[in-house]
Amino acid sequence: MDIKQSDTEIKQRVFFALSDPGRYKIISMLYHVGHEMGCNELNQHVEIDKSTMSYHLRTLREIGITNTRTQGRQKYVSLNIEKIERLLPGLLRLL
Amino acid sequence: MDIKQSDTEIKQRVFFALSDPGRYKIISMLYHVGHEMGCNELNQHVEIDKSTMSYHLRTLREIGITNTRTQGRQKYVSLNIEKIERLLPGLLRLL
DNA sequence: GATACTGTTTGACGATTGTAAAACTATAAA
DNA sequence: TTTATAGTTTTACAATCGTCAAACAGTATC
Repeated sequence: MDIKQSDTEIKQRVFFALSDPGRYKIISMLYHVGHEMGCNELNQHVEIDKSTMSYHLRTLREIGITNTRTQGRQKYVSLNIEKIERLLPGLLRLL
Repeated sequence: MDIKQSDTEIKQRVFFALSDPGRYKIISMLYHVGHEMGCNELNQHVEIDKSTMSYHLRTLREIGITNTRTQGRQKYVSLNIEKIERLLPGLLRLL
């Protein structure tokens, strides 16, 4: 039940993701460490409330620029670098 | 009476500018035509209400990524490409 | 002068946003 | 089973956002 999205629409959503300080930090952090991070590990670096963090991570997931892996009661988030690079090559280097 | 802004803050504002369909079109249009455009000329390509257009152009001006020149009763808008390129090199090519 | 044109500002409106407390789900440990 | 931990969802709230009609300001033309 997905509504088809043009590349431009997705680009705009990526820019939207990067327009909030919290999300910018999350994305930047994930990119620069270069591997997945646990949510609490993220929380140590990006100090926002855990429910706010969850809210932002859901936004990023819905845009489709993060992947989530569950192991036990921990969740690990990583950037979908391929997708971002395909859509906006070179963008991540600018953060 | 300006509050000092970090590069990161300005980047986030540029991304915010690009997150709205109308502003995205304005910026993209200005970049691709490669020269300044009159507001009504812009309006022909980006069909939004004139007051909405004015609202968006003010936003872009406040972020500092456009220049405005007045001649008679016409206003001409152009992209501050140097500033954008200095802050986010290569971004404009991606639009 | 009056009129037409270009763009801004104001005001109102519904919609969306980011935040955080609280309740909740699911898993792990005791 | 009970307790602790990790993260989500719900709910509520203030703040901001994008839109448009209306009134406005400045300039050009008649």
